[in-house]
Amino acid sequence: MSFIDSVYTFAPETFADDYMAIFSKTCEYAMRAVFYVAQKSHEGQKVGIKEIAEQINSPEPFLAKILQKLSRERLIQSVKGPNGGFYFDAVSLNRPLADIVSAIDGNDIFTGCGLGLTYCSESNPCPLHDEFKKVRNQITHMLNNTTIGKFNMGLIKGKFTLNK
Amino acid sequence: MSFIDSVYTFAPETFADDYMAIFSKTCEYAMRAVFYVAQKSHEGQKVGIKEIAEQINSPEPFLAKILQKLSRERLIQSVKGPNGGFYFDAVSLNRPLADIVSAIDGNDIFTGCGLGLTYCSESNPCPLHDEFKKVRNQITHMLNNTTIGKFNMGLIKGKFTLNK
DNA sequence: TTAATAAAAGATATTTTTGTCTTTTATTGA
DNA sequence: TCAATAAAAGACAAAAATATCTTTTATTAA
Ligand code: FES
Ligand code: FES
Repeated sequence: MSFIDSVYTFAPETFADDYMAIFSKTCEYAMRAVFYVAQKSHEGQKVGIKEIAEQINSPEPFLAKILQKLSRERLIQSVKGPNGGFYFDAVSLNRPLADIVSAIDGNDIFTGCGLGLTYCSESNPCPLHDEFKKVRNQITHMLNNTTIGKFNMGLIKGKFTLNK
Repeated sequence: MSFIDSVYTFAPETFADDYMAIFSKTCEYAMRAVFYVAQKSHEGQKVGIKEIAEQINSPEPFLAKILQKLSRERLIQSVKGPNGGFYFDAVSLNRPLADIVSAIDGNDIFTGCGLGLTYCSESNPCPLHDEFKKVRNQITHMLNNTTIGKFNMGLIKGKFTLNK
C-alpha cells in the first residue's frame, strides 16, 4: 500500500474501542438516580428530573424515560405539578437494588449463561458454568443485599460519588 | 381510553424484553468458537469457519469477522486455502481466556465502575465500589485462570455444550 | 501454472440501544 | 378557576452492535 493510499484508507472499525460493562448504560443511570433520590428522600425532599440528571451526570430526557418506567412499575414514587418530583417512600427505600436492575436489564444477569447458551443448566453446562455460577451468585448477592436506601448516610456525608 | 382505541394502541416498548448479559454477543461467540477450535487443535485438526459456526450456533459471516480480528491480534492461528482453517498452536492454547475477552470487549469488565463512573477509584468510590470490586475480581480470576485449552478433555468427552 | 479452496477484507444492511424533542396530563397555589 | 409547574407519554433521531453479502488474497494440490 502506497503512502498516498494510506492517507485515504481507514481501518473499517467494526470493533470500535468498544467497552462492555456489566450493566447497560440505562441501568447505570437508573442505579445512580435511585441512590440520589433515595438520599434526598431520607432528608424528606422530592427531586425534579433536572436536578437528578445534573447531579448524576446523565442526559435529562433519557433519564426521564428511565424513571417513568420505574414509576410505572411502582419502584419509585412521583407527583406531578408544583413541588412535585421523584421520591421513595419507606417501603421502597427498603427494596433491593436487584428490583431496579431486573426492571431495566432483565434477569439474564441473575440466571443467564456466561457463554450465551439459551439456558444455563447443570445437566448441559457450558465450559465456564462452574466458575461463572460463582460470579453470578456474587452479583445476585450484591444486588439483593443492597437496599435502595442503604447508602443514604454515606451519600449525605459525602463518602460516595454519583457523577463522573 | 375506549375499547376501540385500545385495540389500536400499542405500548411504545422503549424497554423491550431486553436482557443484558455480562459479555457482548460478539464476545460470547468468540469464547464459544475459541473453545471449539481449541478442542480440535488438541486433536491436531484445523477447522473451517463453516464448521465452527455450525457447531457453536452462530451466524457464519459474523463469526468470520470475529475470528479475523483475533487472527490479526495473533490470538488464533489460521491458514488460507485447501486444508486451511483455524487452529491454536501450543503457546496460544495456554493463553488465558482473558486475552480473548479484552480483545473483543475491552478492559472495562476488569477495571470499570459498576455504576458507570468514568474511573473506578478508591479515593472517589461509587456506593457499590466495595462489593463490585469483589465481583470484578472474581471475573478477572475466572478469565485469567481459564486457559483456552483448559476444557479440551471435557469437550472431547462430551461433558460440555457450546451450542444452544 | 492452474483450478479449487478457504480465509481476509471491504462494503452494506438491520436491529438495538441510547438520546432528543414535542405534546399531554396531573397537581398545586394564587 | 386559572396560570404555573413538573411528570408522563409519544414521536423521532443518532449511534452502536449485530449481521450479511461481495470481492480479494493466499495456499494447496493436481
Ligand atoms: S451453562 Fe453456561 S453458565 Fe451455566
Ligand atoms: S467506583 Fe464504582 S466500582 Fe469503583
